[in-house]
Amino acid sequence: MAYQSESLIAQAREIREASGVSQRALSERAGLTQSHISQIESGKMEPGLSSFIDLTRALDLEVMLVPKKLVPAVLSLVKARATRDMHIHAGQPNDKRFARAERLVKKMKHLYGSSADLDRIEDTLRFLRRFNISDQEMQLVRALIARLERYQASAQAAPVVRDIAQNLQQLRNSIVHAAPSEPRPAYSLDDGDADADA
Amino acid sequence: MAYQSESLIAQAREIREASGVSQRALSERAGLTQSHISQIESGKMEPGLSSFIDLTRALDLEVMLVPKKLVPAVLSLVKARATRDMHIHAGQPNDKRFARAERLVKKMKHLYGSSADLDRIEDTLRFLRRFNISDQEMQLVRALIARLERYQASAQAAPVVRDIAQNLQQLRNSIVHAAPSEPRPAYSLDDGDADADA
DNA sequence: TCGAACGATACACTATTCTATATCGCATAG
DNA sequence: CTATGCGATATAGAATAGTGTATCGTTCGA
Repeated sequence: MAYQSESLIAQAREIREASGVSQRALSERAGLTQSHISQIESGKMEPGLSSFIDLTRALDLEVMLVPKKLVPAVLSLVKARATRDMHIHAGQPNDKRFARAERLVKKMKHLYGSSADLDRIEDTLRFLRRFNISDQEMQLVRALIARLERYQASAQAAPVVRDIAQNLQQLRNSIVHAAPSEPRPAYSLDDGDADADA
Repeated sequence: MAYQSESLIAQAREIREASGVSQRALSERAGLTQSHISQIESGKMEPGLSSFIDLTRALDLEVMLVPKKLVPAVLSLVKARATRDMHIHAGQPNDKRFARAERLVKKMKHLYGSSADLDRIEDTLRFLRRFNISDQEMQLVRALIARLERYQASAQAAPVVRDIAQNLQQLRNSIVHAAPSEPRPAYSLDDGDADADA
C-alpha cells in the first residue's frame, strides 16, 4: 500500500537501524507507540504527516520539499555525508520527558476535551523539543510538566493548565527572541541526572 | 494545529500559488478533492503522509529526508536556485521569450488589427516580464506563447487568442494575489531594463 | 538455561482522514 | 447584470489512523 511513501519510510527505517535505535526507544522519543512504528515500518499502516515528521525528527532528520530538478544535487549532498555521519546520541532524557509530556497532554485532550490552553501547551512543547535548550530552561520545563501531571485530574485543573501554558509560552518567546536566526550551539549534552522521576 | 507540518504545508501552498495552480486544478492532478486541499492548506486538517506526497508531487516537488546538519546547506541550495529562477537576468532565455512574444503580438496587431484580447495579452506579458516568475509559471507562459505562435495566422485565431489572453490574465492575477506581503526580491531592479536582445 | 530486548501482531475502541457533493461569498471579465 | 473561477465551508458516510495493552517467537548475552 501507499506506494508513494514506501521509499521515505524505508529510508527512515534504515536510518533508525543504522543508528542502533530500537522501535521502542524511538517510540518514546517520537511520542508514538512501538506497535504503531512497527506497523508503519512494515507497511501495514500509513502514517499521518505529523506522525512521520515526529518520527524523522526523533532521528535527527528533517522533512524537506525539494524541486524535482534539484533532487539529484541534494541527494549527492546528503549521501556524501550520510554514511558516516549518522550517529545519534543514545540516551536523551530531555527528549523522553518531552515525549511523555506530549502524550500526557494528548491524553488530557482526550479525556477532558480540547482547550486553547492545552493546544498551546502541545504546540509549545513541540517547539521547545526541537531546540537544544539549556539545563536551566529544561528545569523550568520539567517543573511545569510535573505540575501538569499533578493537576491533570483535579477539579481546578483549568487555571493551572492556563498558567502552565503561559509559562511555556513565555519560555518559548524568550528563546525565540534570543535566537533570531542562528542555530543554537548545542549545549545540554551533560544532564547527569538519571531519569527516574514519575 | 500540528505545529510540525505547518511549515511544510505552508511551503507547498506558496509554491502552488506561485505557480498559478488553483486548488481545483491541483486536486485533479493530485487525486484529492478541492475541499480536502483547502482544509489542509488552512490547517483545519492534517493530511496523511501519502496525501501530502501526492500534493507535492503534483507541484513538481519531492519530499526528502535530510540530516539536520545538512539542512542549511540544502536550504541554501534550494533557495539559490529559486531566486535565480525568479530573478530577471538580462540575457536569460525568459527575457528573450518575452521579447519575442511581445514582438509577435505587435506584429499581429499590425497585420490583423488591434483587439481587446491582443491588448490584454500585450499588457499582461509586459507585466509578467517585469515580474519575477518561477520556472513553472514560465512553463505555462511558454506554452501559451507557443500556442499563440501556432495559431497566429489561422482562420480561427480569435477564440484561441481570447483563451490565451484569459490564461495569462489568470496567471497574473494569481501572482498578484499570492504576493500580498511577501518580500519578492528586486522589483525595481531594472526599470531601466537594458534588455538583452542577444 | 534463563532472561532481557527486539520486532511483529492482535484486539477493542476512538478519533481522524478522506471522499463526494454542494454551496457560499468574493472578485473579475464579458 | 451574468457568468465564471477562486477558496472556504458543510455534511454524511466509509475507511483508516492511532492508542493502550498484551502477547508471541526470536535472538543474544550471562
